Amino acid sequence: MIADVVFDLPLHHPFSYLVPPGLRLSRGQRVSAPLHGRQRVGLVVELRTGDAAGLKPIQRAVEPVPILSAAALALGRWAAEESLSSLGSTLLSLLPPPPRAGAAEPVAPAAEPHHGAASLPELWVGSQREARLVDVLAGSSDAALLIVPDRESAARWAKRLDAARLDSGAPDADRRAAWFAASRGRARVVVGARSALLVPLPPPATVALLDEHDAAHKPPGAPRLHSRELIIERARLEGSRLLLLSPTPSVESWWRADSGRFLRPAPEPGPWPEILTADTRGILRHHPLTLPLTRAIEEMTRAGRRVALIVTRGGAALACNECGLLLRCPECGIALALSRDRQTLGCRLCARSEPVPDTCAGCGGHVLSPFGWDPERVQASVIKRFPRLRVSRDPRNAQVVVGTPTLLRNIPPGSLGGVGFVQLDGLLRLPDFRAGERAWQILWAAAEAVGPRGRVVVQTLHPEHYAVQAARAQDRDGFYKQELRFRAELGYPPFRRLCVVSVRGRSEAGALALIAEAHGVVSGLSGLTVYPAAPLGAPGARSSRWSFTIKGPTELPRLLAPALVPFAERGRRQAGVVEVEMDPVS
DNA sequence: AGCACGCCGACT
DNA sequence: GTCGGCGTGCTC
Repeated sequence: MIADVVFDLPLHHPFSYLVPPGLRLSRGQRVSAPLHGRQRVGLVVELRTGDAAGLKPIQRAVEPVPILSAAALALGRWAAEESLSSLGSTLLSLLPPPPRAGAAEPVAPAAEPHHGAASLPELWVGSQREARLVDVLAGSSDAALLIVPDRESAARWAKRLDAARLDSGAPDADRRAAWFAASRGRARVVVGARSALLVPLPPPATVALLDEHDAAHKPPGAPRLHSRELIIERARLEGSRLLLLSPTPSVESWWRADSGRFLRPAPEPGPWPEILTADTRGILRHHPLTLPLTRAIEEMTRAGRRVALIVTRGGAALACNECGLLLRCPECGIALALSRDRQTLGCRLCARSEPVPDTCAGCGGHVLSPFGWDPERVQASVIKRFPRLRVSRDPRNAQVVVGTPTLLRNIPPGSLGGVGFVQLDGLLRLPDFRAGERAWQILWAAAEAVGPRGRVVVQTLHPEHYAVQAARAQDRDGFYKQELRFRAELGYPPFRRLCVVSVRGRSEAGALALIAEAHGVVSGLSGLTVYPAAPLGAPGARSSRWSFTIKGPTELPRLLAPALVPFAERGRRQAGVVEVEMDPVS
């Protein structure tokens, strides 16, 4: 008997081994086998008969039973193809860590799902979404899996649901125990981050994704796929009920609901806080607080409530300080990024580059600046203005807390009296087609964090921006309608898909040659838009990192794979490393 | 002669 | 990704 085994390698083919007599193996089982002179852990993806001459034997099974079901293997294969990644690196990043050699543990075989009746995924956006999730899971005897974006959420939700944890924040032995307990139906509800997405569950199962819109569901590295996409495919294949939770869904998910592929129960509009805008034109250069924000701090702290000041670094893009006009790429619609040497403006998508203009094309103003505040400067200014308040960057024990948008993550609703955005334009100026979506999500998170009795103050040059207007009016439909129109006009997701090919070279010349070769490999394919390559980081400064973007239809990975996968696999000589990122989030 | 380094293929 | 083979060229 021959076993085909995949390893955590950037190689798209399995390795064949002799199954020694007496060792009983199944597909989906982890094994230790010799590779490159040492024993490494891999996963059996195929068992077959044939001529085993010359093959090395598998050393041992890591567990006595498969860790993945046949359905989970198929799902992993889909995920690898969808992300243009190797099956091995995808599957092995979706498993709990192996036990120490010799450690005997009671384990049960992976549950094999029946193909149930497919029901549509449900997108839950209302303010009671999390309470309802708790009710649904508590009121059912079915197995359930909750995927959360980070370890902190995993800890909180494991407690709230009295569930076992599969994420890397739990001790290895506990993770493993939870995995096999879930597989045999002993742990009914399990919580984890993305590494839990393949855990086999006895049918019928309910699967849920918390904070569906969160970019933390697609961090760098394997599996190079958003947890949302993987869990949607999982639910479809096994016929599980799928709940996607977010107050501000991704534009992709909203679009799927619009087109009837998701159910989206209409939320009842509830009480909503006051969202004020304060025009910062010419005001913010020396002091970070406008009058409305100063008042909010005074009133809220007097009432014993905390205020958060959200600061985003100015950084990348230029806008006119007089009229607020943002310099955008005329083709791509995203903010042009200021180069490190401040001489040129460049588009991160199409690589267009142009000199920094002297005057504003809108009003003729002469001050075009990226100006922004950092948390340290804001903190110092606020302390000066309010010497008797406790102003800190640490949320514990502060009356005024200064921080970045992450401050609004994982914060209980209504726990703040006020949120002030020192300069929302920092978010709107991100050189990314998702800038508007990010601003929208953060504004909404601020409104939920202050609750109906709180106040949000938005300092901006763009009070008319549709993300601001829609957040103020609690108008989800309004925001997504505008955003989808923009995405459709300029050809962004969900209407087109993007792929970024990047190169890390050892030398400048090597990187340049490699990116040119990669560009040539995909330029011949029809139906795609292949943008020119551009250096990453400071131009001229011995760039050894280059990248280019490809835009294409839904089947983009399948179009790219035949040419790009063999190239990326072999195109990693001394010249450098080729990376392919489908559906980049930033 | 002996060894350090780096290129490059191979890993079953 | 990681390892080792082997060629080149340098040093003790």
